[in-house]
Amino acid sequence: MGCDQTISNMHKPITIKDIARKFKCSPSTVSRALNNHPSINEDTRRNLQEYAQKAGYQRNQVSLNLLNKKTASIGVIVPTINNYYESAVIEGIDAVLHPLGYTLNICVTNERYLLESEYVAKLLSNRVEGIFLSVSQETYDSGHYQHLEDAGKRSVPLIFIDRDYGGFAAGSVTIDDYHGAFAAVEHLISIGRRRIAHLKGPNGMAVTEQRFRGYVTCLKKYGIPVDDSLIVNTNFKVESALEPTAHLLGLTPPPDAIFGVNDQVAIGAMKIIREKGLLVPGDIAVVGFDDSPISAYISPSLTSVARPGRQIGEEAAKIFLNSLLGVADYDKPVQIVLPSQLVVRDSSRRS
Amino acid sequence: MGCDQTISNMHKPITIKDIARKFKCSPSTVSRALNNHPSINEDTRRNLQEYAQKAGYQRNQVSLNLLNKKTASIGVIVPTINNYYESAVIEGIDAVLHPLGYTLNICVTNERYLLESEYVAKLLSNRVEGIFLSVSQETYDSGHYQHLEDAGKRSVPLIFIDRDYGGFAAGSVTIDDYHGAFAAVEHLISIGRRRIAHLKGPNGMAVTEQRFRGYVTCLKKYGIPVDDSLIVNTNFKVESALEPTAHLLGLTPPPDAIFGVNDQVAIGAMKIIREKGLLVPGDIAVVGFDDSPISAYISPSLTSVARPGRQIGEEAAKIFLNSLLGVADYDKPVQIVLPSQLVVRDSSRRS
DNA sequence: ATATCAGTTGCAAACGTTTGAAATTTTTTG
DNA sequence: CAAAAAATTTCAAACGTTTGCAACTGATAT
Repeated sequence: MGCDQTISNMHKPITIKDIARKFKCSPSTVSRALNNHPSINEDTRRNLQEYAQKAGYQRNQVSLNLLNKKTASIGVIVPTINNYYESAVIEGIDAVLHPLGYTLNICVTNERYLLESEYVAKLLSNRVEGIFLSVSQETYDSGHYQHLEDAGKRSVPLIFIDRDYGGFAAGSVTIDDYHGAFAAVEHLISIGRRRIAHLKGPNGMAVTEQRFRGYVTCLKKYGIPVDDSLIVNTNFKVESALEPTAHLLGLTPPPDAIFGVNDQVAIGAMKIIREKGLLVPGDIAVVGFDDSPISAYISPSLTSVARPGRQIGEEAAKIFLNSLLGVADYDKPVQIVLPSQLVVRDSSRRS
Repeated sequence: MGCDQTISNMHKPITIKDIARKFKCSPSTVSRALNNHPSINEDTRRNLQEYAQKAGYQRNQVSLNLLNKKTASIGVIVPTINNYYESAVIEGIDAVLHPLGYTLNICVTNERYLLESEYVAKLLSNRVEGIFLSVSQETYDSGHYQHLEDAGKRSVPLIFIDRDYGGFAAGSVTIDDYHGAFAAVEHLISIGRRRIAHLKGPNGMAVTEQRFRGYVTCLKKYGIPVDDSLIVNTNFKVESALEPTAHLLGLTPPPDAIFGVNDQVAIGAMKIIREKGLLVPGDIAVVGFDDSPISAYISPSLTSVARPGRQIGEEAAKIFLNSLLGVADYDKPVQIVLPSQLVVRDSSRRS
């Protein structure tokens, strides 16, 4: 009536020792047989391999990691994965590192700083060989770097994405947010707009501030006064653009263009503009940032600044590899800045 | 002139033995001191803890994993992460398992079957305690399950997402694609459409076929003949809808509604419809699937079938936990089907 | 018969940590 | 001051695998 077996999940995985016992030989022999070591007798090897296969033996990588003091795994900490850019970065890292046998350990912080800190500790404790860190959107003050010091001490290569920080990082890869934003605003000016609003990201973040700087600098260059009432904060999410945009449209006069910190908020803005009975780009031109795939397909199609997420991942991975080879000079971390590219679409055609 | 140190990345992490040597005590003492074991002298403990902290000691989790025969990590294999639904599933899994100390090991296959197989082996070898598998879109025939057998033998709980398979899985969580599709088509019929096209997914996939079945069954129920020329394949990506949609619009008569296998293809279809000078929903109503956040913000806003990704992840995680407790009955894997929900928006308003 | 050699196999240590039991030191008690 | 009790520390084994070296076997050459 009772079951004739211990419950299924108690099955311990079969080990090399188990096999050795079965065959009355030493674990070394089994190990060598399974690894096709030349000094093992042909018959012995075949028998052992056959049995191992049949018994479902699976090498315990954990013990090997301990023995070899390396894990062939690297940590990737990102604020979110539900997002074209972030996943492109991951894809880029993987494209370079996977062929070399590395496994990615992806950690999603959902923008929470505490989790970021926790993950760094966990990854280090798990002896990853490198950490890629796309920092959370919570403000980073000096204290926030504290938890990264261990990585520094251990000399685990630490590569920043979207933020350069020389402290103890092996390097950083960012895109030229500044010039991208500048180009976006310059484009709006070139089609005759003068009252250009900005849906800014959360204050304090690197990308936010760089894009903001591009916006401000461009306005100044063309002699357009920077109007604080045209600058409002969002949190990158589409919903966060709704209220701020409504506010902007209520101004007198309203803006004739909106530059969003990313495509999401730009799309949110366009919805509000439509609902107020205004036209894009006729009444208000809109530009986003990221060039997410969807932006080419919505109506009107969205002008946006493309950032090469995949390439960023690839470059970051290369920095990691170089740092492994000792090529990196720790006094001067590698800092790569990739160009961004304005893609003009209908949302900002000259009307 | 040469550097007075070996290159930075050669710094070996400090171990408990190092500390023991330094303090002329045994490793056991250090271990217990760091773990606040009560039998350790107050002074000893403080000294050791202080030193460990200062020296940047970090417990080697790899050795612990070996010792304890458990890793507190679980594998999650998904075809893609650049996608609202998938990342919601991951979020759901994490929401349940993170508080219990589990770490997620996210593997992205980019829809390649070979990678899926490779990742399963790697995860098992790394002794994850469970595997969540959202199968790739490549067709699964019986042979394709071969690589999962090891998981079965080892009794590592294997939970399928978006596809139920009883073989050796602990369970599966899917959504009711069939009824979701049925509701979508029924809705289109209710607003007077009769010539309803379907942008189908890749043949052979579970979600594809379930939605297709809902489409066909609903048409039949209302006495509408199923017209094969109105059924075309896509690969879930927005671009893959363009040519098929153009083809549909070239038919005489063209369809008066399009049901897309997901939001991406629905959005792609809307773009082509616009470009032909036709109106949504006036000339052609459009319905998608997934209810991705963006669908509420585009113009016209997209009617879509919502599937609770986060909840799916949560349920899957619960199955895993139950299976750990031996609650699960392996003869009859848990199969959970969550309901989907039609969300009507402008793209299918009665004209 | 003995030395040499190649072909096989086994021994033991190592990776870093924890932990029950034993051993040592210190404190308390009669 | 001796004995018992308490406090503190050490020993040794364990987790699963690999690997240099030693050891054994059988065969060949001298």
